[in-house]
Amino acid sequence: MNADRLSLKLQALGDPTRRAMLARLRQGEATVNELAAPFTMSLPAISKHIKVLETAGLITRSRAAQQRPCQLSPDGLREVDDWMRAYRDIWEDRLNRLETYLQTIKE
Amino acid sequence: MNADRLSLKLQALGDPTRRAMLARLRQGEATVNELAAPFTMSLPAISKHIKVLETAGLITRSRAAQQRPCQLSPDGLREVDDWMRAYRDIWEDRLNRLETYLQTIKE
DNA sequence: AGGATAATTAACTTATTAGTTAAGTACAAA
DNA sequence: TTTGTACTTAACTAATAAGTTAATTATCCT
Repeated sequence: MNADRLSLKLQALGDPTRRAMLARLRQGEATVNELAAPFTMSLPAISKHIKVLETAGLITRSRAAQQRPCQLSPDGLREVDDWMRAYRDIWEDRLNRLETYLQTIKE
Repeated sequence: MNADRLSLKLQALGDPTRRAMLARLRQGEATVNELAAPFTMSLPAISKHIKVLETAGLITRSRAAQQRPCQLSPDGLREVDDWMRAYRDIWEDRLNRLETYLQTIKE
């Protein structure tokens, strides 16, 4: 509904097919057919997933003859990572507190 | 569809209302009414959002009188963070390569 | 016991998402 | 210029998600 950029990204990442595509792209750029290969679903379905990733800014596309190769957007996950930072700090804080506590009862 | 745990988490995080709830919980536990306060939507809608967060393992709940306070699940985002690590490495690799390149042309 | 407060469940509506097949576009190659 | 390859768009269906109001459950307080 409120399609802010961060929500778009997280929603895009919430689908295992799309995450598998990103994983494939970690090894380098790939055409639509290459991305489609591991899946049983139709090519239009693949095409839509790719569009979701592109709209979310997670991948970019180029053009080579009749192919439309996809590549990871280098800073595509940066926004997600930034958002997570605050929570990562919390885990670390809790871990630190736990360590301190364990140290205390040990003494 | 394939509701694996990581997808559940990312889908849950893809909603700004739910992220706002998590942000509130960073300041400490909160009751349903407290979580609902900033929003105009109905309490049942809030209740559903909370259930999504709970099912995803992002929050836990306790019981205090007739309240059902929510708290952040300490390692709730750990799985997401682990998933992101591989991609974070890619950014860093690219940044490193860029730095190396800049260094090269500078010399 | 009876009423107030906190929250959930039920039943429903509407919008969005994920998939399908069939048709269309863009380019390459013969 | 026709044929094939690579993909996208259109039109549709079915499932899921996000919200609503009304009813229900659980606990506290008098």
